[in-house]
Amino acid sequence: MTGYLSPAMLHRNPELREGEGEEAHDPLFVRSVARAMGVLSAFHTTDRPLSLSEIARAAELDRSTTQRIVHTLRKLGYIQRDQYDQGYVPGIRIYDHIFDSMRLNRLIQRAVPYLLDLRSAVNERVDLSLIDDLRLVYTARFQPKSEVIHAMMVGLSVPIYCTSAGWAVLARLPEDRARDIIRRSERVSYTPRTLTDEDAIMERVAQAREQGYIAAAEQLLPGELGIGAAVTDSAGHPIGAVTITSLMSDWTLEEFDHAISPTLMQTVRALSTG
Amino acid sequence: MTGYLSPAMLHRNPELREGEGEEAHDPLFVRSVARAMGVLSAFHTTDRPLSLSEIARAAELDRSTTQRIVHTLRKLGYIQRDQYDQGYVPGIRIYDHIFDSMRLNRLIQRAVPYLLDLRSAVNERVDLSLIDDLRLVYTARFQPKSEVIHAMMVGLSVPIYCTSAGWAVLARLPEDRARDIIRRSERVSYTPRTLTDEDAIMERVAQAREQGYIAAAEQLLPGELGIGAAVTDSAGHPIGAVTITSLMSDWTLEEFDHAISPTLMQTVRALSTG
DNA sequence: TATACTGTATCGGCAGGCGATACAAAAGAA
DNA sequence: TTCTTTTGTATCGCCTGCCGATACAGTATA
Repeated sequence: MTGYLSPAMLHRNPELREGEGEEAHDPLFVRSVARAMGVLSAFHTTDRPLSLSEIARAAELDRSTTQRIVHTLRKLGYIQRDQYDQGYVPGIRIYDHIFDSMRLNRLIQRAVPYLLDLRSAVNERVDLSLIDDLRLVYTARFQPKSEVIHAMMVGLSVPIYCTSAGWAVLARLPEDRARDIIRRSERVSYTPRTLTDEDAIMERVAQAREQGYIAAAEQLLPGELGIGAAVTDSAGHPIGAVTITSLMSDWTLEEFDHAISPTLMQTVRALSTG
Repeated sequence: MTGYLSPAMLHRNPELREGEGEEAHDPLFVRSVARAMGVLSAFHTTDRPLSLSEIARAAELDRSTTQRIVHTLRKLGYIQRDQYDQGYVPGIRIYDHIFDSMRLNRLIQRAVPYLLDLRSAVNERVDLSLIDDLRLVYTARFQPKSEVIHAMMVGLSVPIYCTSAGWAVLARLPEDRARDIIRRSERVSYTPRTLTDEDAIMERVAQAREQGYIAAAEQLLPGELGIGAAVTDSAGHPIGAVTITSLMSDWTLEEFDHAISPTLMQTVRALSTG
């Protein structure tokens, strides 16, 4: 299951398209900044180092502008030449910002010991994700010793509309907001069993609201089972989710649900009353 | 050992100071981009959400410029209001770039299974780091089940001059380059045993060159033991390091060295001949 | 030898970023 | 309460510094 998620991530929110249509000029909007981030985002759709022209094409900029921005980002350490000087790759300075992001996120900081306990208890892969509009962004993965693939998945993102964790999150939102998220999602059938129909999805959401969690089979990857539950802030608004994942070769969905869900609920309850 | 590394990271390279002195104007340098990254870097020195004025102060910009850049970065998702709307924090979009960074780094991709094996074999904390001039940036941490603190340390950085992994890296560089790195480092005594003298450090480096690895005690944290070995590219240049860490309450340095180093060397040899 | 890429450097014009300024609302402080 | 400070937000003319066309040497691929 190495190649499934490559080269880019599974799901991406509709970008803020610069100069989209005749939208009024925003006097506070600094174009160069958006362009710079666009240059960095050029790497989202590749799995190898990029040349200047390739970056320009991906960022929809001319070569001159790209040259200047790449030059600047290189000086700052956000872009570097790849190991064999064959092209540009993201620079190491980005790690500093992820460090900040995690340090300053109370949920992530508090969650670590709980999630390690959870992994030990269930001996399956445990993931923590944060909500970003239409998707869930993975911020931490804790896996059992046996599993060696996909250990590093900080930053992976998955759609809300077709994941157990996503349904659990939708269950904590008002019906109209949930439906809005589903509608705005580009609903892809990742497997034959992926739900893409709004009402079918809302049925699962209803079940998630009733149970507090929800299990799902083969929504993103064939043979994959997942159980997700939402983490909420003190006002009850969802801010993230915890997912436990396993394989259909190890469990039936029902067995998995019965064995895992009580422990999972215990964890998210602890995390939600912060 | 929770608070040691807060709020900012342990070590930071001298930043490229914008407009430093009377340095010739670089016609390719885009000032706004540098300012934007400076705004994001404002969070490096805080452990709580920042107000606009605080960001402006940290980034050495006036409030107007800060306002415009923060506005832009917010629209793009790189900055957001904190959970209680009390200030600004880094946004979730940063995770996308870390994902790219890891995806496109061959070492990280290849290393994961090796490092998991290594952790299982030695049952101690295992870290992979990449070189960034004067420091090592942690990109992955694998820890034994028992340990629950500091699980999430992607992006943490430590100085080269006073860590076992750093010495191992210096051992793979020509003498003058190694000395240059030591000299340019701001050598802080994190503990009473921290080495800050250039020649004393180079002695350890020589030992590292001989052995292929090096052990160290209490260089960064009291009571901490570490063994580090460098990972090199096919040309023999160091690109990163693997560190195994434990506590003086569990081992003497000699025991630790004898028990751990053979397995560590096996791992870095496998990673270096890629 | 062509052809199409690399990465890099230069430069005049004018858009758009700069930063001073202003203001309502909220949070303390007296 | 009243005074003071800080919050986030909005406006606008000046002029700087970004824009992007253009050029060129070096290197693969054919």
